[in-house]
Amino acid sequence: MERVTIRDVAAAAGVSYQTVSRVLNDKPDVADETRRRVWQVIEELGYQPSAVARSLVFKKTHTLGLITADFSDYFFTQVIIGAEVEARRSGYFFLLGSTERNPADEPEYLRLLTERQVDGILFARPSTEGDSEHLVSLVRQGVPLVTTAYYIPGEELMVVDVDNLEGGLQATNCLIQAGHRRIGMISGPASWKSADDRARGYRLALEQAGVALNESFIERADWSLQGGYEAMKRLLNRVPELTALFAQNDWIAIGAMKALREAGRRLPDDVAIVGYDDLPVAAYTDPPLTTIHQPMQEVGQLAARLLIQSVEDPDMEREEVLLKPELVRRGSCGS
Amino acid sequence: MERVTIRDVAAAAGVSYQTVSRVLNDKPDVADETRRRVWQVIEELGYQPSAVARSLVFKKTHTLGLITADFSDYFFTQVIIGAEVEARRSGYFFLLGSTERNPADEPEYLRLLTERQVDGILFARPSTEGDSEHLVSLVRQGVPLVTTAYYIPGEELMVVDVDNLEGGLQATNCLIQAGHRRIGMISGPASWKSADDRARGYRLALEQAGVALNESFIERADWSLQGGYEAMKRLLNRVPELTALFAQNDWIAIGAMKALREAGRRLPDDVAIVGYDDLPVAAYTDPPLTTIHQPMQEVGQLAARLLIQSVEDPDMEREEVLLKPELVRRGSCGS
DNA sequence: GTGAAAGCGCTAACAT
DNA sequence: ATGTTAGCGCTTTCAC
Repeated sequence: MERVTIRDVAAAAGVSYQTVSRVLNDKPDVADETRRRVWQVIEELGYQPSAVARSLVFKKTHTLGLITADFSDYFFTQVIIGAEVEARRSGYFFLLGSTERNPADEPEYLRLLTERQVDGILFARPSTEGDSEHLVSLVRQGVPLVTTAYYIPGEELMVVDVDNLEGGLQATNCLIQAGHRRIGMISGPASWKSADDRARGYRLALEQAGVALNESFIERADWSLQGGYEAMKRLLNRVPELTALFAQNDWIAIGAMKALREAGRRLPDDVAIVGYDDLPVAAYTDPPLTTIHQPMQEVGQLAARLLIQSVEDPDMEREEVLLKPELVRRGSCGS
Repeated sequence: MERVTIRDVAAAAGVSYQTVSRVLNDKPDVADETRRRVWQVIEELGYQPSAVARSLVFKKTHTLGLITADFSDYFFTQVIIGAEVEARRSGYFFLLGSTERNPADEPEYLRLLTERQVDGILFARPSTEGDSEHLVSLVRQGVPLVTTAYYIPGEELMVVDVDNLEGGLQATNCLIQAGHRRIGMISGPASWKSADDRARGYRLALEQAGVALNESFIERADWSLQGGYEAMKRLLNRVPELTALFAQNDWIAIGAMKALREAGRRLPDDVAIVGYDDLPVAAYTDPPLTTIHQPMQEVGQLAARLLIQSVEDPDMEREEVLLKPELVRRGSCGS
């Protein structure tokens, strides 16, 4: 099928193709009659302007690159949903780049995206250690870039995130207020900034409550169900006297709950739990999981908005946004 | 930052810009010495060819459109992961179009995607009733298009899916083999093809086992936890004598489990359950959920491969692929 | 082996 | 109010 071009329309309407361009772009200086005729021919021929040709002229593709590492991760899925909605509203599309299988592909991805002339890049993947050289050079080149929950030490990025310190504080406080003192924590992997921040919240809460910190109460897990399950077993083995647990995400919490059940602990009476993320399933565990809610779609939406702003106004000032998490009380925290 | 073009490279290397083009595209008829010098200048200047300009010349963008309706849906998330991996391997990118918020936007999305000259479209959203006129016209125009789990009655699409009839059969048989006869079902919404097919599997299994079908044993829910919870309450109320349940997805199953727990039923002794999808969390419910596993990433991968094939070979024959689901036995089915 | 010219589909400046 | 010309960055004839 041959593509209908602006020239075909012009020929059919008996005008020059610049006139068609004028009509298309709603420029003045076209007779009403001509305008009408041209529109009619456009309809008849089913003409669609080529975004590619336009991009070439304008040096602007209205396309943004999206880098994500883990599509299955609820947080980033929600971020992407929010970002997509905002992009759509402003006439942008996202070009999808998921480095799921091989994080080492990331520099290559960024190269391909810039080659495709994306107007900016949204970096929607978590911040871990030592993996950011390729990003730094992009930022230095002046490519508009916004990250969500991703930081580069010493580099001033535009980043939108949720306050993890605050979340860790709220989660731990909930358990303290329920009367607990022997509160364990299953943290996310070392080198994840969010895990570190949530842990700082935990420590701070204990300190404020005058509860001595006991390092043996702390375990680590990758963010998975399995990880949480195993970490809980280790924890139960080492410090069976725990009466409460702060799990740094809901999957860990649910995995831990299984380990606790298997160990014969009643929830929340023997062991109270607070999770993190407020997954939809958190309301359906037994007992329902008290957890920290994060405005994830809002993160994505704000990030996209900032990105588009900085695309359209290169002189825009750098911004950093830190949204607030919120404790959602359900049964698992005890009373 | 001014973009470095092929002319800049040519000037710096002291050759004409066609020569640079030749080097870039590895064409013959360039002296080795020239070739080397040009590459060196390319490196020095950090030149990147413009994919936009190339697209204009080749009338090919190496970009595919991706239409999805529900990013949070595990099935489609996994499909997208698989599709993305395959696209990457073949040098394609996906342009993301999520009609999450408003399904009525879909025609507009398709228009925008074709305007952007995508080479083909992957339709990764579920099939419901009466929503396909805009797609038909695309297919008729000859736009390469592959769908996952999406059908249009009377239209021959390329579709990759998992056999839902077979899945429904396996799920129900598992319960029958465990000795159950009063087996309820919570189905997905009417007008969803997958829900309908799974229900047919359920009926077929009962029939084969010589168990009379009782329509009052069947409830409907949207695919959610909440929906499953409420449907189960209705079911318990109406037919408390049920001893088993086929939930058409795992969320429904988990919601139903909550309702059953609240009603004081022990699982799986009082009521056995089989779910569908094999969500990661299915292994961590109490009891662990027996469910139907679907090769979702494979669906995406195959779909992308078919799509790219049909982009690169317009004469390719239409294909339809139906993958097999697999029962995963855990505790919830009873023995 | 290399350069000059044309054209992909479009917009923008400058005619008329 | 409409047409002509040039050019976005690239590839592809076709000369030389």
